[in-house]
Amino acid sequence: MKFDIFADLSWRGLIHQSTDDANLPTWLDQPRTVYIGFDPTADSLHVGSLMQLMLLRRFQNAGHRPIALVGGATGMIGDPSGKSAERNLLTVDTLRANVVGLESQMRRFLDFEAGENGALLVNNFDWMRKFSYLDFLRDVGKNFPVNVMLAKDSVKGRLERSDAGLSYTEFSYMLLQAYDFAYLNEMHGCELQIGGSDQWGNITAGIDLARRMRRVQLYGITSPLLTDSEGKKIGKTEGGTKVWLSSERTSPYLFYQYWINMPDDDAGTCLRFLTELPREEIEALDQARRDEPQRRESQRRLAEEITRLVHGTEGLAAAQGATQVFFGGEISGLADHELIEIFPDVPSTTIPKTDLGGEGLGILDALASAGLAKSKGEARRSVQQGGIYVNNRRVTDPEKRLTAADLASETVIVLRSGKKRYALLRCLG
RNA sequence: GGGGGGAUUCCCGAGCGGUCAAAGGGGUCAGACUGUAAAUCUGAUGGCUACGCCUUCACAGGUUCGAAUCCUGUUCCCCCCA
Repeated sequence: MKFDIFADLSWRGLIHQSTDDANLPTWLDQPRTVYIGFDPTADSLHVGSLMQLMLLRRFQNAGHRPIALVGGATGMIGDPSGKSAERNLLTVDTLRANVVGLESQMRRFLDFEAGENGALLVNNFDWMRKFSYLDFLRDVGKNFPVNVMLAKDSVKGRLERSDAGLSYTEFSYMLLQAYDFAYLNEMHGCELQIGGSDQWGNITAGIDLARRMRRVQLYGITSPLLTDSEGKKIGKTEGGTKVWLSSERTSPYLFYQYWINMPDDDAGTCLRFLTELPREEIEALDQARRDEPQRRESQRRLAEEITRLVHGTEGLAAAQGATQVFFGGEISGLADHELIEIFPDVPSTTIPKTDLGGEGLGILDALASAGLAKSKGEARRSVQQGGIYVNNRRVTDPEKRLTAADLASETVIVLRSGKKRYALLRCLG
């Protein structure tokens, strides 16, 4: 195989630890089968999973066969790694629905039809459900020395805390994940498991188990956690809401904006971890970021690459189109459908058309009913402080009344509070 | 079981009979600056039919012209002793 994936991952900084630094590069000269597990805690993946998805994609592009494992069974238990407290268990129905949601998103990243190295999607519920408790204890549990289990960071950390316990259920989690690896090795010849750095214990548990059960040598690689320059996990907006991959939960526009707003210090890491741009280009961007940070070339490329991958060319185009309007000048002379396409995730409120007749609708009432202000008092303050815009034109008079003259299109008035918060007012009837 | 302390507006935390919609900080929102950044600075931050009115200081009563502040009971929290 011509492409040295190990070297590529190394310079990108994607390798935190591996079970065999010396031999893995040559071992990967042959096509291998590699797996990463995903937790079905929601019906969509979020930005936090991007790095893992990209890792699988990178391996596939390098000629290896990726397996995405959805943890329908393990999700029922809950991984204690990195969790400070016992997890709430998800119901079977929720899990099933979540698994379906994740599958469709995986297809954006992996090619399932590629023949030899076509991606595989598996759900560990399919094989775990058949196990009886006794069988599991005899076949799998027997291979786990408790003293080794106790030494794992995930377990040790929890036992040392006086305020959070660890149930037998969660304690058993690593057996399940370990068995997954052994099972995938048996059924699909999978030999390499990748995970975040917090997965090291679970991965090595799988390697040990496979050695005992099947006398084979498997490998593991962990990636660093994707954190920002302050050490917080990447994937949440300033407001603390997660950035999801599904357009229902996070619109392409907001998704695109999330990357556009990435701080300089984190842009380089994200480019390396989350895009497939070649080394020369990323290094050129590093340089550009130092020389002309105000151009934000890195953020633009980052947003472009990731948005295109997650939402497709159309999604990217929509996001960029919306960006132009959002950060452009006055809004007028547009058609209804254009506005509504541009502002897909902007909340819209419908008011009767008659409100605009006569004296018109008070701006304060409009803001409050559109949800841009919690109360009319708050709306008044915003106006007085110069933070309110109608069709992107500042309004300073709290007594202003909206009339038909303020329509940006046939039926829509665009309200804005501050720099970025928009709301549409649709006047129908 | 005995003793003590506490519950204040989004959060922390002052206030201990009127001058209290309640200090200060955090957060949040807005403005300026800027790179749709960071930092910084400024203003705002219970509601309303808005120079006035209404509802807030755990809950329910009471004392008083007047209570977040005093009294009684209830609930919850914390600490100390057993």
